Amino acid sequence: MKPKKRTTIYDIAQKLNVTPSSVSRALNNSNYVNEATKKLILKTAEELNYKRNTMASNLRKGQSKTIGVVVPRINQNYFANIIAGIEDATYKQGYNLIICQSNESYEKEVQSINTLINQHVDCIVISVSIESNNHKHLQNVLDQNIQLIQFDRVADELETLKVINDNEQASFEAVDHMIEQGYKRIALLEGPQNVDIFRQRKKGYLQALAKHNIPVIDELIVENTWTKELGAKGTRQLLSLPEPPDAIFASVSDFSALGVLEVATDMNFKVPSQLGICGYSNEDFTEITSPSITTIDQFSFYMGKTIANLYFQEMENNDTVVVPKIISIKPKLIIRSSTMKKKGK
Amino acid sequence: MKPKKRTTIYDIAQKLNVTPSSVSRALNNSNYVNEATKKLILKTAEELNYKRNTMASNLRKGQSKTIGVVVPRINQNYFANIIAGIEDATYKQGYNLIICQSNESYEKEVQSINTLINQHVDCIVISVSIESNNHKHLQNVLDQNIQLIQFDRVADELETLKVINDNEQASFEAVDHMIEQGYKRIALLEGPQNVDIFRQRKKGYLQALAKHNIPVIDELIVENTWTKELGAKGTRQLLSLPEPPDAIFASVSDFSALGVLEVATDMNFKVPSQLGICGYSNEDFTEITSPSITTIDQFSFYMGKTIANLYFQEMENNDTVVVPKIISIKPKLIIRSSTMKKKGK
DNA sequence: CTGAAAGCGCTTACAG
DNA sequence: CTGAAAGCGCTTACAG
Repeated sequence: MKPKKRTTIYDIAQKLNVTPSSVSRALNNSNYVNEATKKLILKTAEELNYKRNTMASNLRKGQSKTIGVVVPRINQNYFANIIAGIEDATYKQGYNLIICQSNESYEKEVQSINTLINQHVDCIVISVSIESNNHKHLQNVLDQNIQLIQFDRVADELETLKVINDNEQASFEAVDHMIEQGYKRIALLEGPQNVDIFRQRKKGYLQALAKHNIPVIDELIVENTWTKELGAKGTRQLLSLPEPPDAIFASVSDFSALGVLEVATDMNFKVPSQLGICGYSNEDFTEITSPSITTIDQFSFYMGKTIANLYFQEMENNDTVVVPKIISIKPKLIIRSSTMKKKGK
Repeated sequence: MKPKKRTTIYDIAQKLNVTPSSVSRALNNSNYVNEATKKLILKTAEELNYKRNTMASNLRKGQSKTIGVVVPRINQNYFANIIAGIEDATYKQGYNLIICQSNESYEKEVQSINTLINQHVDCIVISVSIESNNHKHLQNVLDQNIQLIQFDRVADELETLKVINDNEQASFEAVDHMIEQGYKRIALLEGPQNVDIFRQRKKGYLQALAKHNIPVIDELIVENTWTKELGAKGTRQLLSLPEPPDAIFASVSDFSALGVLEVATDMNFKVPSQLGICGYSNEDFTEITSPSITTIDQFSFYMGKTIANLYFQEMENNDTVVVPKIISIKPKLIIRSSTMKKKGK
C-alpha cells in the first residue's frame, strides 16, 4: 500500500484561493469566517473527502481527547462492562479510548502506563493488577500532570480520584445473610491480601462473624483461590476437614464460587441444605447454575459511566468547585438459591 | 490542573549543549551518534523524566502505530476475547488499540469509523453491526488507504482482508449431529438474514436436512431470535405447535439457546430426551447449565491473534509476496448433554 | 559523528 | 472577517 497523500487544509485553501487559516476556522465552525466562504469551504472539504488529522490538531492544541484504560483482563465480564460503560459516556464527548490489559502482570502494567503517557492521553483509568505492590508508575502519571482515576482495585496511599465499591459492607451483608440463614461454620476463600479490595472483603467477613459472636477459625480461611480451579482445590481441602464448613464465602470471585459448587456436587454435599455458597461479582453464569449462586453485584457498567463522568466533572471544575475525590458505589447482595437454607431450595 | 510543561528533546539538548537532532538520534538508538554522548543523553532523559511525545513523532513519521477496532459490543464474551487476542499480539509490536463499540447501530458505526480515520490509525478491524446494510463507510476506509480487516460479520462484496469462521460447515455439522442422535423435527432459530454469517448458518442447516432427506418445514424456522428473550419467545411459539419440534438449533447465539432451555424447562419438555438444543459461540455459561448446552466454539481469542498477525504480515510483505486475503478458521462443534439423545443424559 | 533547516498538519495570537 | 507567521514536538534528508 503506497500511502496516497490525504487531503489537507492546504489543498482546500489552494483550491479556493483562501488561506489555511480560514479553512481551519471554517472547519472548526468559528464565527470569524464569512458565512458564504465557510459554506464553500465545508462543501469543498466534503468533495475532496477531507478528514481532519487529529494527531496534528491535538499536537497543536496540547491535548489528545483520549483516555487510557488499563485493566487486568479485557475479557472478563466485570472489566468488559466497565470499559463498555466508560466508552458509552466518553464517546458522546468525542473522546477515544486506548485499552491496555495488564494480564495481572506488574511489568506489563508499567509498560502500558508508559505507552499511555507517551500517547499524551488526557486521563488514565486503572484497576491495578494483583502483582502490583509498587506504585511508582502511577506516581509517574501524576508527575506528568495526567489525570489519574483508580477504580475497584486501588492503591490507597495515592491521592487520586477513585471509584470503588464498598467491599467491606457488601461482604458483611453477605456473611450476615448466611448466618441469618442458619449457617454456623462459614469458610472464607480469600484473595491476595496485598490487594486492597480483598483485605476489605475479609474485614467484612470478620465483622459479620463478630456481630454474631462466632469465633474465627483459622483453618476455615483459605488463601490463593483466585480461579475456578484454585477455588475447587481450596474447597476440596475444606470439605475434607474433620469438621467441614457448612457454608463457603468465595469472596475472591464468582469463578472461585463455581469451583466450590462443582466440588460440592462432586463430593455429594447438598447445596444449599448442607453447604451454602456465595460468590462475588454477579457474573452472568451465577444465575444459570443449579442451584443459582448468591453473589454480589457491583454495577460494573454504571461504574464505568461514573468514572467517565467523574473525569468530565473534574475537567469542567477547573479547581473552582471541590469535587469528592472518592466515589463509593454500594454493591448489592443478590440472594439466590445457593444460600437459601431456611426457605428451602 | 495546570498542565506543567513536559520535558522535550529541546530541554535535554539545551542542558547538554547539543542539538535536538542528536538527542532525537540518541533516543532512537541511531548509530549516528557518539556512543558517549548517546549514553549521556539517555541518562539525562531519564533524570529529567523525559517521555517521548508519540503524537509529534507519529505526525512527523506519517504513521500512528495504532489499530482501531469496531465491534458491536465490547462486553460480549466473543468480542471481548477477540479484542483480548488482538491486544495480546499487537502489544508486543508496540501498537496501540483504539476501541469503539457500535452497539449494533449503523449510525454509531459510521461515526466510529470516522473517528478512527481522523486518528490516522494504520489499520481498522471491524465486525459490522446488524443494522449495517450500507458499506460506504468501509469503502471510505479503503479510499483513505487504511488497511481494513473484516472479521466474523463481513461485508462480502468488499475486497478486504477477512478472518472468518466457516459458519456453514459448523452449522451443517451441528444439525447433522442432531439428526444422527435421532432428532427428526429440527427447528431453526435464525439470525437477521441481511447478515452474511446468519445466511451461512441457515445454509448449513438446510444442507444437513437435505443430506438426510428431511423436508424443510417453514413453520419450524423462526426469525428475529437474537436475544435470550427473543429466543424464549420463538421457542414458546414452536413448542405450542400442534406438532412441535423435537430439537431446536439456536443458530443465532448461545443467549438464544439459553432462552430455549428456560422455556423448555418451564413447559416441561425434557432435554435432551424430548427436545434437543444446540447454540452457537461457546459462551462460558453453556458448560454450566443443566443440562449443559451443545454449541460451537469459534476460537475467539485465537481469531483475535490471527487478525493482528495478518496485519503484520501484510505490512511486511509490501506487495512482494501474495498473502491469502481470507482466512477461514474452522469452528468446532462441542457436543454436550443437551443433544445426547442416544447416549442418554 | 554533528548541526541547521525544513516539514508533518494543524491552530491561534497578532495585525490589519 | 482575513492573512501572515509562529509553533506544537518530533524526525530526517542534507551538508559538512
